[in-house]
Amino acid sequence: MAAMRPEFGAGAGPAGTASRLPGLQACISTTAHNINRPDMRQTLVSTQSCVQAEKAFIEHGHHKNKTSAHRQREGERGWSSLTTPLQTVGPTTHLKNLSSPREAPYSFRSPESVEMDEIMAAMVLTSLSCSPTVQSPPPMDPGPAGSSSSADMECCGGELSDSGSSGYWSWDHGNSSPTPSPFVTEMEGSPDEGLHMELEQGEELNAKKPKSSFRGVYKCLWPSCGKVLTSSVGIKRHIRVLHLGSGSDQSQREEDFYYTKICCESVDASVAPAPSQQPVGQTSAPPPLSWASCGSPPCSELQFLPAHRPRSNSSSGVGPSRPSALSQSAPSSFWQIHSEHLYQACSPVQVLVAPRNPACQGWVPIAPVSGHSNTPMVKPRCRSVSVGEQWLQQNRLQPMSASPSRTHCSFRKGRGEAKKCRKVYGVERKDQWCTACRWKKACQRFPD
DNA sequence: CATGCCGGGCC
DNA sequence: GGCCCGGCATG
Ligand SMILES: [Zn+2]
Repeated sequence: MAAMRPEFGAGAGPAGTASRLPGLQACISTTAHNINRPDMRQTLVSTQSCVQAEKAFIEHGHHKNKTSAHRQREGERGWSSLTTPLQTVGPTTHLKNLSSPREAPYSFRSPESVEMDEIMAAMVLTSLSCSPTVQSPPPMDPGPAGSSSSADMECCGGELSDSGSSGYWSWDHGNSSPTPSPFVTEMEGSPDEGLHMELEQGEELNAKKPKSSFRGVYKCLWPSCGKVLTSSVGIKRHIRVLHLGSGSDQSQREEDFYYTKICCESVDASVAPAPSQQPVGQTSAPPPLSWASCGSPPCSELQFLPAHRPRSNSSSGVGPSRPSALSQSAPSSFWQIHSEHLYQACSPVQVLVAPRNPACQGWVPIAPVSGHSNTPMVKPRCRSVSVGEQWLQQNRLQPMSASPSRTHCSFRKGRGEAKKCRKVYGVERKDQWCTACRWKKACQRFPD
């Protein structure tokens, strides 16, 4: 009889939950009032599941109130839950919603054009980052692709969190939040066209359009630069010139990573006139959510089979992670827009940088750092946040390998080497196993 | 096949 | 929430 230990009793609490929630809601609300049409949901469907997935997260996230634990989990592994909730998307859908009369408040010009613009830009970015081939379908995992969307996140997010840190299978990362933002990409009528246009014309398009009135501003995410410009073209140029340093075509793509579009309700207005560089903090209102599921890769694939375990993605889907991390370091808003493309990284990383970001928990590569996160024992699976930047840099050095190779991220860690209760005590002494083991959950006693 | 554990189901 | 177990991933 070995003595049973109190196994980790101390769990982490639901810590950051509160903060993330608010963010979420804000986000939603924005969207919501912009759009409220149930009918438009199908539009995007074909476009890509990414978006939907995101939305689904959001919506369902805030709709239901599950226990905090649950919620957290969802964030991390959202997909699972996602499955069902997908339908929720309907009403929200929209991002773009084209023109709702309500938007008008600040925009004098037709919001539609403006929005389109943004949307297109987003799409473009997405596609660019998604893969070199852009529209091409997912290079990587075809099959599991379904999960691909989730797969992205999976890299880090999927299981990562469970590291159990806190204690039970219900991880607690206080912050996981689901979903990046709902608005983002999509096109209304013909995605193809939009895409092409953007691709080909690229900034030109944007340039032509009046940038002044749109409700968003572009903020440079470069570490020490917080420049905010009202046009995407401008910001790109800024990035290219000042940060990337002129370069090849490639640099163009990278630019996307370094700037984010901020479109907040309040922000827009104020920003337009005086773009001061805020840390985007406010921006977070809309965005926050996390990585989400949408991987970009799947963009084309779209259907995701949510159903089945995320894990699968991880393992099988290895491929999808694309560039791993994105820069979370960047402000949250960044995510909303770019989530699709870059992020795919999935990173559930929370990062120290942005505590508010619900993104997820971070796993710090090292361990038990715990400082912010509540997780005492985190397994090093992925990297942490700022990696995004690193990644970017690296990436740009390379010829962009196009494909996203996913490099990295961790998939499931296989089985750690640590022996778990089962091995230690044997099936015969099952009663000595930790509760988790008994329940076939992640072992708490020997976390790895 | 053994192990680890996610996702669900039942109470 | 506690408890179990199907089923899958990994080794
Ligand atoms: Zn155990």
